[in-house]
Amino acid sequence: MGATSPSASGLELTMAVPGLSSSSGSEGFVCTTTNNNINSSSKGHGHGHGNMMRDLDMNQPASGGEEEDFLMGSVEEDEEERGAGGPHRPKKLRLSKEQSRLLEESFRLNHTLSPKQKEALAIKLKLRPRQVEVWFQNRRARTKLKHTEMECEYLKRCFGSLTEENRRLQREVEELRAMRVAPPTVLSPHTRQPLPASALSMCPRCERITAATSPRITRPTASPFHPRRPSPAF
DNA sequence: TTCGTCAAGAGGGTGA
DNA sequence: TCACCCTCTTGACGAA
Repeated sequence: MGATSPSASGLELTMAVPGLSSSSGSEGFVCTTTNNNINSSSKGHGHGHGNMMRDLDMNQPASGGEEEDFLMGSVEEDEEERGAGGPHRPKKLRLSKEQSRLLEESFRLNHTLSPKQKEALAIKLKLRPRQVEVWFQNRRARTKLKHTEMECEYLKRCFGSLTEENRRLQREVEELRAMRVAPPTVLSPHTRQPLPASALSMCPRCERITAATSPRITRPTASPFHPRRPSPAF
């Protein structure tokens, strides 16, 4: 049986993960509703609606085209369904495939509905505006959840690669520290005696330890690693 | 029986 | 204050 509604598999995901824009999660959810006069069917979000849930079998829409029935709800039916057993949830409404398809289509066009759009869609789908509103709310939440999950996966991967790089850099630091503790012995090209550490420097070309030079005082000595080419400046 | 999905309720936040 | 949204939760329902 097709228990999975089309909405479950048709999540529209348009996130650009690598950017990780801070607006993720709420992007696309900008409220564009206008405060037009919306009739009472969508106000209150169920607060104060009392027994708002109805045992409407939307999979078998009203046969006589009596839209008022689902717009206003049928209290009599409500009472019958609920019986005398006190408050309990009525049967769960399952939207028909066609209703889901149309809702998905609307959602693709717009993630939020103006009151007029909501009203029109509700009439078209033979649902109450409140139901359309709830469907869009849940749909936005599902989209955001998927978005967050993808973001989470991306961050996990980032964490993995950063951890790896961190390890590599720490190894490098350790190596450099080891070099600092026991610098290589460099013999003076003149005296053939080991030079003190203070007389050593890093060759900028190959980044190896060489005898330090002081250009102001003495002419740079040739690197033990890179015998200096004759330069016209000297 | 358990688990995932989803419509709907509840409560809080926000902008006009 | 109102209308709307978001988030969390609840409970019905179908599948495994």
